[in-house]
Amino acid sequence: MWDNRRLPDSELDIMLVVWNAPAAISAPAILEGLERDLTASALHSYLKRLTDKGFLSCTKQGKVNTYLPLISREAYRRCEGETVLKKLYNNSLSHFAAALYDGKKLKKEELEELQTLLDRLGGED
Amino acid sequence: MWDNRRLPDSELDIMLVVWNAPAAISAPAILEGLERDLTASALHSYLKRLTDKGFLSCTKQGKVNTYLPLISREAYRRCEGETVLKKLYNNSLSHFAAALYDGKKLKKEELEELQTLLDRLGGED
DNA sequence: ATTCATCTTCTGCAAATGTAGAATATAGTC
DNA sequence: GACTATATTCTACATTTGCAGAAGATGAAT
Repeated sequence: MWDNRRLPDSELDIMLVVWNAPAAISAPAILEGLERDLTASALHSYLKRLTDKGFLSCTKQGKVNTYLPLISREAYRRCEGETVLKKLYNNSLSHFAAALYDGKKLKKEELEELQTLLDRLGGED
Repeated sequence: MWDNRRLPDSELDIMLVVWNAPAAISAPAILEGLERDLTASALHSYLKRLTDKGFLSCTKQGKVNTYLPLISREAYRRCEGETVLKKLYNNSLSHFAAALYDGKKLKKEELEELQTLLDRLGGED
């Protein structure tokens, strides 16, 4: 059951690779995609935990397992983002933005994108 | 040593209460400030872990301990925010904002604050 | 069919986290 | 000083996370 749970780092790293793959991805391919290096057996422990938690489905094709995400990257992102925003920033996006960027300047593309977004979000009322 | 580490939930909840206090706060007061309810002994375990990790200092006044944060709320916030942004949102604030708010509308105060912030951040070049 | 190279599963363990009970210390009260 | 109420410390334990070795399974090559 997907109970909005924050994944531990090792498992999140794996999900990031799986989400990045255009299709079902094999365990060895995941291993390649990871920045950190793990033994295959460690990887498989994490993969098992992820399937147990309902984050991945596993299908065996001959000797290799292939994995697909059951939780979408977007769903997870949103959930995590909301949690951080709520716990630490009192649900205020501007508070969040200010904390991160105050003092520094944003790159102008970032700035433009944000402006566009702002216009879009607030525009039609 | 403060190694930019993400606190576990139980410890973060305590830090939130401590950060909220205007001055050094006693263990019983922390207990009151917490949403969840814990036994006093559980609280003390967490407090001990937090002082071991260097997040809190503890001073005993008679029979009660009082605690002060050694890591500022802002520092922790920024660090956490950056981590989430980097891991999940490719370091893009607008991406983050879009994920959280797309579809919904922002409250107009939020919108105004953001606009103000944007102007301030981008204004002077 | 045997061997080889892999991939996977099983098993196990250390550290971190979530939590509580029992024992101890301490300030205040009689 | 003895008693009480409460705060703190010590100890303990289950669960989760991080990780790896050994053993088993399987497709490919011979």
